[in-house]
Amino acid sequence: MKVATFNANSLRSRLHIVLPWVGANQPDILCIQETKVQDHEFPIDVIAETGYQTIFCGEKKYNGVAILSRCELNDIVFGLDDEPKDPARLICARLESTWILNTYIPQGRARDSEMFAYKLRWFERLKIFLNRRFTPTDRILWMGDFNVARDERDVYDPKRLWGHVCYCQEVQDVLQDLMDWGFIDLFRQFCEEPGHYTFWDYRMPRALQQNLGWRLDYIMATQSVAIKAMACQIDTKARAFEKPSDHTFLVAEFDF
DNA sequence: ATGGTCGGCAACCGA
Repeated sequence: MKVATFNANSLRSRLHIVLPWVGANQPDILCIQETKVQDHEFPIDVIAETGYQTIFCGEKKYNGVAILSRCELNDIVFGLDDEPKDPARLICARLESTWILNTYIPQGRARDSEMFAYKLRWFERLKIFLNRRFTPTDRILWMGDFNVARDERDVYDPKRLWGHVCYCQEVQDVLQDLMDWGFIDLFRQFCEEPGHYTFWDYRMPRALQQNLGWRLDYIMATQSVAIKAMACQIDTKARAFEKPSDHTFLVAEFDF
């Protein structure tokens, strides 16, 4: 079993990346965030040609999540509970006995903004979502763009960037609270080193070449799945495109 | 803490 996550920043404008990548890497599951496409315009057909079926939940201009799968997905849920207005940040589905949870967590804009309060609340409501459906002994893979750097190893300049909406105490605390529920950060299980990133801001010239990045994307696993993990890696090669996304693929492999 | 540059989509918003 191989799973991956990728923030596309518009799926339709990154099909030249996504389609060859799934063809070459053959993941069982690919979770995508920021599809930026309404459901009636979703490119189902070109994806189906690669042998993948897709579930998706999008809206105009912003957000949007999708899961590509080679096997049948069941028990599909779109969005957090009690928020029919904003469903395009979460998809959850079951693949046999394993739950796949794909989230695009709010970025937060500025720490004194309403969007930052919304971000913190979003994590709390995700915990309610989990408690309603699951227990920590269930097999769950929670992945996506979390917009949180967990510690100083996860940003290129920890001193200068401390206080950013993606790298401050409040967001680290709410993510840690969810991890305490029962999730293991698979990338960190295999790599303790600083400087391994999944996002390089393309407003910053040559950010990738200088490795001025952030680790904002995660594959989290409950214990029963984490013990089956054989590898978790960031595919930095996938950034070598003429029109890259500013995120890259994060991949995990399991012996089931 | 910012700026920068993208994508969507037609004037800015969000990242």
